[in-house]
Amino acid sequence: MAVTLHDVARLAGVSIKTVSNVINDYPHIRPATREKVELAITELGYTPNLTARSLRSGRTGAIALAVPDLALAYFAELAAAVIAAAEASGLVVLVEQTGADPERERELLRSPRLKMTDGLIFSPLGLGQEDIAALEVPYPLVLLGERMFDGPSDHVTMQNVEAARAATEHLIAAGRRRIAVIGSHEGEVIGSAGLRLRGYREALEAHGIAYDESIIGPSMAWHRESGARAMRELLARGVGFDAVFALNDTLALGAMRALLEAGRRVPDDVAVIGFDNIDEAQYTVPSLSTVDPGRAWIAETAVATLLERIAHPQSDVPPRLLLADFSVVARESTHAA
Amino acid sequence: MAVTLHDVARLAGVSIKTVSNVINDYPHIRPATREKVELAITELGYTPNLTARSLRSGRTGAIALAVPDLALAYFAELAAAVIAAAEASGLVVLVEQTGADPERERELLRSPRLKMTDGLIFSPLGLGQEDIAALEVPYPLVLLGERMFDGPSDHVTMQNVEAARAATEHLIAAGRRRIAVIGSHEGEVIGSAGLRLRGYREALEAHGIAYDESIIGPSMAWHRESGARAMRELLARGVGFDAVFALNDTLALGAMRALLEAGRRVPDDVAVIGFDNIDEAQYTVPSLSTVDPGRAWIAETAVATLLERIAHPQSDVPPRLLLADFSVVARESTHAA
DNA sequence: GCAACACTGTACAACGTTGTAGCCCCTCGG
DNA sequence: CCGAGGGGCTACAACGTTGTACAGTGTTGC
Repeated sequence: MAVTLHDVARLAGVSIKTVSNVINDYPHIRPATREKVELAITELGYTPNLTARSLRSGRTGAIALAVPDLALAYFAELAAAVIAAAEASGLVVLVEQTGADPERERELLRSPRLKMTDGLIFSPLGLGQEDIAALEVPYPLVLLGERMFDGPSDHVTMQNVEAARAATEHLIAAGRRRIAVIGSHEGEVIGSAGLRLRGYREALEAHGIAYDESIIGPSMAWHRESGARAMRELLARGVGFDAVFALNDTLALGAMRALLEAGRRVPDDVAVIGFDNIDEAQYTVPSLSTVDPGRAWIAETAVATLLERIAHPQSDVPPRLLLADFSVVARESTHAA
Repeated sequence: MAVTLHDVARLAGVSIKTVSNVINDYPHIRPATREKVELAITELGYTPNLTARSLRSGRTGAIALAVPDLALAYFAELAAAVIAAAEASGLVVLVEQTGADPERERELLRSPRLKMTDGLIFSPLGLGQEDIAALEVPYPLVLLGERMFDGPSDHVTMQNVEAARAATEHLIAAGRRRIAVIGSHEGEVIGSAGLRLRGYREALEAHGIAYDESIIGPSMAWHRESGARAMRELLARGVGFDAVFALNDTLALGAMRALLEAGRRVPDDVAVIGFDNIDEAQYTVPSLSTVDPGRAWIAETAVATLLERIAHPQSDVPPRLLLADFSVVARESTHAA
């Protein structure tokens, strides 16, 4: 079963190094020899043992991708894009789920399981500024999705503040003034929730609209279900609002559902905008306005950046912050009434 | 940077094998020695090189999962479940996307990249009965999601025919007689589309309803977009129908969208049922009736079965067919008018 | 007091591959 | 005719780990 270079070499009547050379396209081999070897390879059905090759070369040809949960549409689509980009570079991707648990995220960074990969693309949810030390890891690391300052690693991220501000301004431009928020994390500053809320507040401020805590709907989880729940709580408070900025699309879909159940029309009574531009946002009824944070670009850039760090491990290029372009995608859920 | 057993052994003043023994919990080590070694390990920050361990032991601790596309909700949720199940067994998962391209699926099976894993969980879309020979691979393989007969590998699958039949009967029980189909693959017999269509026809037959090709809407792709397109085509034909069986949930969501655009009410004018029970089915408006094919059980069983084959490679247990229980999930989209 | 036996540790080989050094032979310039 | 140079190939070591064989040291049983 396990056909090795030795077997091929014996059959072809050459040394194993010659077989290795044929496989690796070493130029100085006589055509006759090459043919002999290739014949033996196909006859035995030899395929190289990648584990041995990795041990010898120090490279595995695999990268790890750690996301909170693949069942979340945003991360599923991100993972799909990363895997596709990696495959284009001849890499395979090992996917880990952290469940957005800070403890598991820290553990992951130290995990020896990463020894099987050449580097890590990591989309943390629970880590904060205080975990920067944990990011000092002895392998190439590219962070996604949250902005951390002065971290030791490259960072490919969306412009959370600016994009959230643009989303909010899109609602303001549509004539809305009482803009509720769904999905805030109280006290958070540098996470996606904190940054997007900041963009929201900047937009309000720029247009002279007072920030009103009573229409901020907190929700730690960013599931459809929690979006619906947060919206029901908001409705139960009896406070008025004519628009909703959901901090991601999934929350927005849940919130829309709760609004419709409560008899509020979207967008007539309440305009809704999300964040992420996941595929399904364009197929809901009404279709969901959102911000496209540049996911495809993020995936490609993350893989390219990681590859560069893998290729030049000792390079003293300082950590880079790479920002994706974003765009507001206007759909039915924010159409003028 | 690269701390090895040698470094630890030198610092602790023992042989490398002793260090190895400490790490692998070999029982006969004096407490004093163990302590010395553990001290050296933490001082140097040693972590084992999994590549070397794999080469030596022949086991990698990784499995591969191949799905058509992670951006498809069903496969994202399946992958999430497989990764979680694998993690519970101490395995990591390498995810590949085949794009449902038969050529790439065949290629994947022969790919040396799988040499980095102990086995493969494979959810093929494009492969047919004629590809059975390609499934004779020299590593443990568990197939998901399609029923193939007399294949050489274990197969964990949903009861496509029976579940589709139950879905159709659910519509019939709600008083519907003109039941359209969205997502058929013409001429297909053993793929998910073919099997589900067969279940549909069996249900019709059992209730004395004639099969009418004019309300069968083909669609190779199973995206929301293609579901909407197929539904629009069906509507354009001008044929009457009072229900739709979409061959998966994503198609159903797209079809619902197209129905609503066309002014047909769901479920009043047209009842809709899907297949898969993806998370979002319960959050759409109206919420989508569907069939839960037992995804969680499939993921756990696939991992457990693969692990068993990995543990006993030469076992002559014949290929097994493991069938998940299914259930019809009745929601608003099929409520009695 | 001596064999038998567990306990504790070591040395060496091996997993399958690739890098390095070097050998042989041929060609070519001088 | 000889040395230099390079094409074509081989032998060997090494990547970091674990299995096997074995060598000491006590300890036990008789």
